[in-house]
Amino acid sequence: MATTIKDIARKAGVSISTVSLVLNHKGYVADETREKILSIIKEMDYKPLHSARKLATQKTGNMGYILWEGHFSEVEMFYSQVFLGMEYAARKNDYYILLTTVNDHFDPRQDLPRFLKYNDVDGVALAGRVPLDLIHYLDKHAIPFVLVDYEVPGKNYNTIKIDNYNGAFRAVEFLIEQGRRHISFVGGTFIHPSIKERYRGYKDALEKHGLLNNSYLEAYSYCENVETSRAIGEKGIKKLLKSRPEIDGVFCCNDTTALGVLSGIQSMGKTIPEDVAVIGFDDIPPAEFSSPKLSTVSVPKLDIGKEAYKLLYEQIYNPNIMPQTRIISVDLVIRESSQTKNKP
Amino acid sequence: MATTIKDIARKAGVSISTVSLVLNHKGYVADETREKILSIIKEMDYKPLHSARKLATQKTGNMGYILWEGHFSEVEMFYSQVFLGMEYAARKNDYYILLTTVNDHFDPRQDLPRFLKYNDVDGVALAGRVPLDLIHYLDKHAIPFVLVDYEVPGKNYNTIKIDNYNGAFRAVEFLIEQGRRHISFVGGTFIHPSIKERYRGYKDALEKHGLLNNSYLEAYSYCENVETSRAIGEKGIKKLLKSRPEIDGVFCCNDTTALGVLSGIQSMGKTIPEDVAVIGFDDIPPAEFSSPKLSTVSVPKLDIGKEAYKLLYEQIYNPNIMPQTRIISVDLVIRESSQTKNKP
DNA sequence: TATTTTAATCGAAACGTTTTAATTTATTTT
DNA sequence: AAAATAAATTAAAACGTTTCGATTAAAATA
Repeated sequence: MATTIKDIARKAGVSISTVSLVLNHKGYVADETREKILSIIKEMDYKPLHSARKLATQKTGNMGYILWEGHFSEVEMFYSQVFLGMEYAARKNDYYILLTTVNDHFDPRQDLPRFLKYNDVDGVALAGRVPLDLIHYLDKHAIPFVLVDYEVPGKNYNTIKIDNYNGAFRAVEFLIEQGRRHISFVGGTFIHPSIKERYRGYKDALEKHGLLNNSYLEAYSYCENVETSRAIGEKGIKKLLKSRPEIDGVFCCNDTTALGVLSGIQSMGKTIPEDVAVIGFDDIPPAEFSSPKLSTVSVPKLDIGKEAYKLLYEQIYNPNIMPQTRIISVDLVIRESSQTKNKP
Repeated sequence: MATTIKDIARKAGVSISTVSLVLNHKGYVADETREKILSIIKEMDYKPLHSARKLATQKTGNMGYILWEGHFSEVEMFYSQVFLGMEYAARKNDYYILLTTVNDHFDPRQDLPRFLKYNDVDGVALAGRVPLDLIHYLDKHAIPFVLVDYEVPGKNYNTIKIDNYNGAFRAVEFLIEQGRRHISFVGGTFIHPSIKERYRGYKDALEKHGLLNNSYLEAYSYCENVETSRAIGEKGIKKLLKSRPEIDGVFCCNDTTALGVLSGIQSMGKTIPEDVAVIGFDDIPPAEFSSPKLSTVSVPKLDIGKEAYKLLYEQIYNPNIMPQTRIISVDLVIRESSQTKNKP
């Protein structure tokens, strides 16, 4: 069969312990023997058998990545990218990321992902909004976990956050700088904290520039209490434009919505960006291919995945460390949908 | 620590061998003892440690799922759904599916997914178009694999195919039955066999109904030699409509393209389906939310994943079985984009 | 009844690592 | 030169299963 650590030891004329030591960069071993062993390993193309290693170390070498079914299979590609980022980062330590989904009706006794049921992961990353019961389960069973782009009010868990507030603030401020004066907000449910934060950034930017009066938000924002989608965006902006034709800028809670907003505006005979400027959030791939190309707040999805991995890894190997929150900063990227209104 | 097989054996007053036998449904064990052991297992919530089991059985309990980076992270959600289907099916046998991507510049010596490098999978599924060198590597190393929605000309590998030809044929025939007479095709690169087959179905349907003359295909099809995208669809149909304003139906190589076609037609001031009927292929989620809602050939993505899993599983446990091809049939689903042209 | 077959159970080896503690060898300190 | 310390190596135990072959008990056959 495949070559084992024994074969290496025999050929190198040492014990398997020594080979193991060089493999794991531990203990003392003479430079000379190390070199010899290393070269034999390469020569025989030896690869430690992971299941044996795992049995001995009592680690699984796996991390879980859980997300809501809808986010994976439906409209969002955001979290797939985050997954990829984790997967890339995990290569360094030979971790595998096991991806699975949970759905809305989650009962820990029944619907627990099997890598949790069978203790096949050392920790898990939770992407986006996931059932609270799942979080509680992990907490209770002391399984290391990190929340990605989500948070639980009043609880202090390990979290990777996007700088939603500043991203939104900056985007809206940009619209104002470009001469827009009637800027509306289109979004979905506020269950997701990210969206709430983006709304707050929107509001504060308006306020800073003295655009916010009593009835402003009521008149200029459209939020429906469902998951975001193109359809919501299209429907929302149409309704807004009908009652407020003076709208000349839209900040959307995310790109998916923004793409719908684009269609909505166009279907009402207005042009983008001349009549209405639009900025989204996330920078998902289709944003580059829309017409006009969508300006947006770009979120570094791969980096998020990478940070999630790193944080989770630290938690696994230092279980007593305090929970941390890391904030990933974002960039405003200007494409076509938000050009200057009035060139000076 | 966690309860082990020893704990179960001790409590049941039997040897660990016996416990193992009932766990694996092997050998003879008296009904009475089986019941007893089973109930103790449940009572103590015993879960066999996978790494130990894997070490003993010399199986990894993992399958790989490899797809081209672009397909995962960019516009396509098709293969994500297939993955989900595999993941669902894998639950039955406690297999884990390890997802990873490869990119265009693939060198087996460098870019081999690490689950292959470290022999951490019992077999792999290849989704869509993947580098030929990868396939050759698997073939050479006798690693069980199945191709999903792809094939290599002249080679007889395990394959899950979509019934592209008949799906396309049926879609186009439907357009004809509805009174359409100038039906064009919009697509991307023919590198992918599926697209080639869909084109063939398109052509044959036209021919069957006597619509195909010498210059037809040239005049009415638009194919660009790049990956399919919305942009291609939009660009393609605009160009076609300019030279052939009589076009009253479009069959698209897939939904992504079709969504672009929808925008393209609308941006030229025509209405769907009154002026032009559109049918796509794949039935990706956004097809349900476009306006008008996209008629399409629905491909059961979860089923594909499930079949891929089953075929791969069979290959792993019967390595000497002949390579098989399984064809997944498709359904024409009529939504709004293809209504009857002339009601009688 | 003695023998063979079948059913039920078990002891022990095997799977390929890591790790602890012991041992040997080399180096430094007194 | 002896004693103490540090460096290098190793034997053996441990990780938790499966499985092979042996053993015993019960049932079927002669």
